[in-house]
Order: sequence, then C-alpha cells, then structure tokens
Amino acid sequence: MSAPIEHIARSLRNARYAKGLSQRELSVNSVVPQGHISKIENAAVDLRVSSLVALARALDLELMLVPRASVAAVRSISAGAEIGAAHDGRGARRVRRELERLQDAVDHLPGSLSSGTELAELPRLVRDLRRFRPAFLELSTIRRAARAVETLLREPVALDAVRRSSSELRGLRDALAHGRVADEVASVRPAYSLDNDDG
Amino acid sequence: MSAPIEHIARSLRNARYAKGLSQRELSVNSVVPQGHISKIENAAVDLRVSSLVALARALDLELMLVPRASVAAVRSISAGAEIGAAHDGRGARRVRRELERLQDAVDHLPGSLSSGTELAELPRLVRDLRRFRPAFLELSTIRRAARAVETLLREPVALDAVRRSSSELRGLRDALAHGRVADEVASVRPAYSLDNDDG
DNA sequence: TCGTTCGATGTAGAAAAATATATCCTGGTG
DNA sequence: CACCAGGATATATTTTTCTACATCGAACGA
Repeated sequence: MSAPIEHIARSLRNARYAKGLSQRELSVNSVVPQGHISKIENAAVDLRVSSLVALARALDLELMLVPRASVAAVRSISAGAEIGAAHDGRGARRVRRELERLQDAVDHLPGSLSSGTELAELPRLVRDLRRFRPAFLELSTIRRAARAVETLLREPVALDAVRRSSSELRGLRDALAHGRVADEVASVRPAYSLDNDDG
Repeated sequence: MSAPIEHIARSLRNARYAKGLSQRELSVNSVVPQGHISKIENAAVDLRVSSLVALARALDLELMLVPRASVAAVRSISAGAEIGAAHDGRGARRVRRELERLQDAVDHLPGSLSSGTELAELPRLVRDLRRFRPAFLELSTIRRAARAVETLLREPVALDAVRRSSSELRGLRDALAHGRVADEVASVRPAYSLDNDDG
C-alpha cells in the first residue's frame, strides 16, 4: 500500500494504543468491524474517508487538510496535546500493567548488556516514570518499550528497538518532569527531545 | 453525504480555487479523472483515502489526524499560511479578473439596496482590496463575493450570501492590512474576524 | 491446563468507488 | 452567433471496499 496510507494506519494504531483500547472496543465505538480495523491498521486496504472519519471520531482525532507550509507547526502542536491526554480508569490500569511488565523486563536484563551507555539508563528511566500517575503516561510508548526489552531478553540482537524506546521514554519523562503536565514531583533535569511519531 | 465529507469537499474546492486550477488541470496533476473530481467536490461520493491524498498532494495540502484539543490552534495556523500563499502568474490573472467582475457587480448595485449597513461598505471593501497585489488575494473569496453580488442583482432575495461574502472580504482586507502579508500600503483599520472556512 | 483476550486472517456476498468516455449546459468572448 | 472553457452528468465496466461471520494462534491469567 502507498506510504501516506501506511502513515495514517500507524497514526490510528498509535492513537488507539494511547487510549488503551482494543480493536474490539474501538469497533463498538466507531461501528467499524474488528476485522476491518485490523486490515486498516495493517494498511491492507485503501479505506474510504467515511471509515477514516469514523475511527478518528472514536479516537478523539480530527481529519484535517493542512497547507504543506504548516505541517511542521501543526505537528509540534499536536505533540503537545498528545502528551497532555489523560486516560480513564481502564486506560490507567493498562498503563500500570505495562509499566510493571517493563520493570520486570528491565530487571531481568543481565548486567553485561546494560553496561552499554544507552541501556544503562533504562532502570533509572523506568523508576522515574513510575513516579508519575499512570493516567498521564503514554501507553503506547510504555508498551513499545516493554516489548522491545522483552525481545532483547530472548534475542540479544534486537538492540536498536530498545535504544529507540529508551530515547522515547527519556523524552516522555523529561516532558512530564518539565511540567508540561502538572503532576507528582520529580527531580529530573529537563532535556526535551520530543521526537514524536504522530497523532 | 455525511457532514465531514462535505467539509472535506469544500476544502478541496477552495484549495483548488485558491490555486487557480480548473478541474481538468487538477486532474492531470493528481491523476484523478475530471468527472470524479466533480463528484468529489460535490460530496457525491465517499472517496477513498488514496484519492484524497492524491488531490491533496496536487494542491499542496497534507492530510493529518490532529487531536481534537488542537484543532482550534491548527485552524488558526493554517489560516495564516493560506493567506500568505502567493499565486503564480495565471492565478494572479484570474484573481484580477474576478476582482474586476466583483467591482462591476458592485457598481451596478442600486443605491436603494446598498443602503443596508452590511452592503454599504462593499464598495469601499472592493476598493481597498484592489490596492493589494492580486497574488496575495484569495481567489475563492473574491470569486464567491462576485457571484454573490451578481446573483443579488438578478434576484434581490439572495441577501445572505452577499452578507457572508462581505464579511469574508472584510476579514481578508483586515488581515492583509494588518501586515500578515507584507505588501502595498493600505490605511485601513484592523479588526480581525478571520472566521476562515478551512485549509 | 483451561478459558479468555487480542489481533490477524479467510470467505462470500452486497455495495460502492474508480475509470474511461462521452455529453450537456452555462457563462463568457470574439 | 459561434466558439470555448469549466463543470456537472450519464453509462458501462472493473475493481475494491465493506460487512458479517467464523476461525486461528499467541500471550496471559486463573
């Protein structure tokens, strides 16, 4: 499928993750069958605008046509809004679960591996993040990180994914610590490297 | 057709107008048949994302999914970019033509009609706008206004459209006068009521 | 180990978009 | 009046989505 559609597919999946919804849950909210959502998220179909809008609505997103000259500005604005998004009870629970999973995985990392600069900070990152209210953490980011580390435990080759996730986690922590979202205290220095993916 | 699709349809048509393209011209740039573009702009079809992206590309637009919380900010950003968009030679010529057409129509307005507060300022608005370089005027706005006034000349019932256009023209003039786009001088007071339509 | 959730996949059929092509109508304009 | 550009429509055909359903494998938890 074409690149733009893949991008949209990614955005939809990330947005769904961020809201802590399963495909079946999203299905009832958007009135789009689960099977179809799966195909859409895998960019296996060239979906119609009505379907896209239906999913977007259910995910609190809006489809917009923005002038090319403005996309950079829009992207940064959207990134800010995304970080501020709080989850409901269920979402928070899922975040908590993923966090523990991540903690677990990190705990099992052999010291020999974590000696690399990138990975060395992982335990600290996780500890820092757990000081925030789960409601303000991005489920998708935590989830990705957990999976990445778990994969690394099995196949010590998958370093890149972990490195990327580590960077994401750092960005999330720093953004929160910087006060973009008022919450628990946290004495970490800001750094700002929000290289967000999309909406 | 559903409201969001109509909105997108409007956006596409406006963007096309703003670039001074005919459906047939856009057709060759986007590789979408003219007949289909017509249906799309009239919201007669539930188009596929690939078609939408193809048209957007050809119109220098990007399809984005933005968080609901950010749409207002995004809208204002996009409006700014749109006003700044300059046209090429052909576009400027078209703007000039529509402007004269609008001038013509306004000139033919009987005094009895223009005595209404809303319409009284029309002649001045048009005069003010003609002081700017056509390249910086929004073809679509001028065009709409011209048609509206022309219609009013034939059927004195169509007041609303003219009123709306009048307001649009005022917004455009004030934005330009305020210096959002550096250009010819113009001694008009700013007012800012950019209730822009879309991107 | 059993049951559950989640997501990917498959099938069959109905519905609709997309395409090519050709008109038609309207508003200008020479 | 004839001509032209722009846009709306029509038809016929192809292609694809979309839906309802069912199922399947993997990961998880009791």
